[in-house]
Amino acid sequence: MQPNFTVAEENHIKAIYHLQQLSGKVFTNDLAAALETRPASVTDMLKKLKAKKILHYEPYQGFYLNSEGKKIALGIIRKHRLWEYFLVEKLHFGWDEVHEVAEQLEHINSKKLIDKLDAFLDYPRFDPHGDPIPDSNGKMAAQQQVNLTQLDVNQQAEICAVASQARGLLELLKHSNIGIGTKLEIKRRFGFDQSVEITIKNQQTMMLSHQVAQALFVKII
Amino acid sequence: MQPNFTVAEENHIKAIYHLQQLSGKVFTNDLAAALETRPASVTDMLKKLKAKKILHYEPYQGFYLNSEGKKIALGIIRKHRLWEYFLVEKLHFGWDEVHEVAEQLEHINSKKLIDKLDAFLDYPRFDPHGDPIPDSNGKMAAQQQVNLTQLDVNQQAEICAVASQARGLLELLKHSNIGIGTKLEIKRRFGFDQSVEITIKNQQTMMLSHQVAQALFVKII
DNA sequence: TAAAAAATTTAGATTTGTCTAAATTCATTT
DNA sequence: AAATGAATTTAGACAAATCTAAATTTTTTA
Ligand SMILES: [Mn+2]
Ligand SMILES: [Mn+2]
Ligand SMILES: [Mn+2]
Ligand SMILES: [Mn+2]
Repeated sequence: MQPNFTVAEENHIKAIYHLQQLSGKVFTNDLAAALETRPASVTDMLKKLKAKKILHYEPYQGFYLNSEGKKIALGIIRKHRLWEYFLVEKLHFGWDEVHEVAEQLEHINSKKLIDKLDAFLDYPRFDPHGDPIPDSNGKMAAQQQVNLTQLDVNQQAEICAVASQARGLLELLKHSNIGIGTKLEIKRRFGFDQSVEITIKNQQTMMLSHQVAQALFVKII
Repeated sequence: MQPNFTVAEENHIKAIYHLQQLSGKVFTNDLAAALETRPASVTDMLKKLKAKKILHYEPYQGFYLNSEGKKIALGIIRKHRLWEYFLVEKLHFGWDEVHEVAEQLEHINSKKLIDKLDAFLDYPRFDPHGDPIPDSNGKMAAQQQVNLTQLDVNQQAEICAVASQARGLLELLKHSNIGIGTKLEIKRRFGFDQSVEITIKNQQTMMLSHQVAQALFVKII
C-alpha cells in the first residue's frame, strides 16, 4: 500500500512534520537548516515527495505533508521513540546519548519488528525525552507540557522534556544534575537577562539562563 | 582507524568472507550469484574494496579479504548474529523469520550499541541457527558440527545449525517439527537416493531427502 | 513603486551503486 | 596450436542524492 521511502526521503518527511507542527507551513531554508543540507537539495527532494503524493507543494509558496504524509511521518517517529526507549530502559544508555543511534534505527523497515518491540517494552507512552510515542495507528497521548520560561514564581514542576539536542546544553544539564523527572520550584525571575532561579527538590538552588530555560519543558505538579 | 563502509560495501564484504571460508579464493560470478547482482557490478565493487586496502584482487585471478577485511567482515557478522539472537530470545521471532531483519540491523553503526546489546543478551556464543557469534575482538567458538549426511546408523545427535535459508526448506522443517535443538537418531540409510530415516526424540520416525540432510548440521551426543 | 534584499529554483556537476552490451582474457577441447 | 566457450572486465548508461553557482521570484525597503 504505502510505497517504500529511502532513508533520505524519510529524514525529510520527519523533519517537515516537526516543522509544520509549529506553524502549519514549512519553507525551504528552514528545512535545509534543520537537516543541515542546502536549499537546492531540499527543492530536489520536495519534487520527489510531491510526485509521491504525500506533500502539498507549490514553488515559492512553502509546503506541508498531506494526511498520507503525516501518517508516514508518525510511523518514523514511532520507531525513533520506541528505539530510544529501548536504548535507555534495556541497554542503559544515558537519555542524552540515544538520539544519533535512534536516527539510524528509525529506518529499519519491518512492521513485525516494531510491533514486537513495542510489546517487549510493554507499550511505553513516552520516550526518554518526555515525547509521546505514537501507537501503531499513529495516535499519541497529548503532551501537557509547558516551557519553563512560562512558569510563575513559586510554581512547582517536573521536567519532562528537553527540546534541544545541542551538545553543550546536555553537558550543562548533566553537570547541574538536571534531567527528565527532576522536580523543581521557581524561586525568582530576573527581567534583565530573563534568567531564572530554581531550587531542585528543595535542595540545590541555581540560576538558569534564558537559553537553558527555553529548552526545558515541564509539567506542573 | 577503520574507514566507514557503505551498506553495499558491507554486504559485499560479508559475502566475500563467507565464500572464502570454503576455498580460500572467491570468483566474480559466485559472488554475483550470492548477492543476486551482476558480475559487472561485482567488478566495480572489487575495485573500490581494493582501493580501500581490504581486498587482495588481481583482475581475472579471483580475490579474497586480507586480514583487515576479515576483521571488518567479522564485525558485521557479529552484529548480524547478535541481532538474530535478540529477535528470537527477546522479541520471540521464529528462528526462520529473523534473517531479513538482521540483514538490515547489521548495518547500524555504533560500537557502543552492539557492546551494550551483547551485555544485555548475556554474551551469547551461538545465534539461533547454531552459528558462533564473534566477540568484540573477532574471536568466536569453533563450531563442532557435523553434517547430518556424515552420521552413522544408530548415532544420536542434536541439530545445531541449518545451512540454508531457502524458503521451501524452512517450511518443510517447520512442518516436520525439526529445528535447532531437535534431538534425533539415525535409523537407516538408503544408497539409492541417499535419503536417511531418522527418529525424533524416540517418537516420530521420518525420511529426509539428501538435499534436506545436507542442510542440517548436528553435534553428536 | 522601483530598487534592493531575501528566498527559492534551475542548471549543471559529482559520487555511489547499479545495469546491459560489447570486448577481453583465460581455460578447454579438438 | 587454433578454435571454442566460459569467465571477467570495460564502456557507456541511468537513478538517487547531493553540491555550487547562476537565474528567477517574492518580499521588503526606501
Ligand atoms: Mn534518521
Ligand atoms: Mn526523543
Ligand atoms: Mn545486510
Ligand atoms: Mn544466523
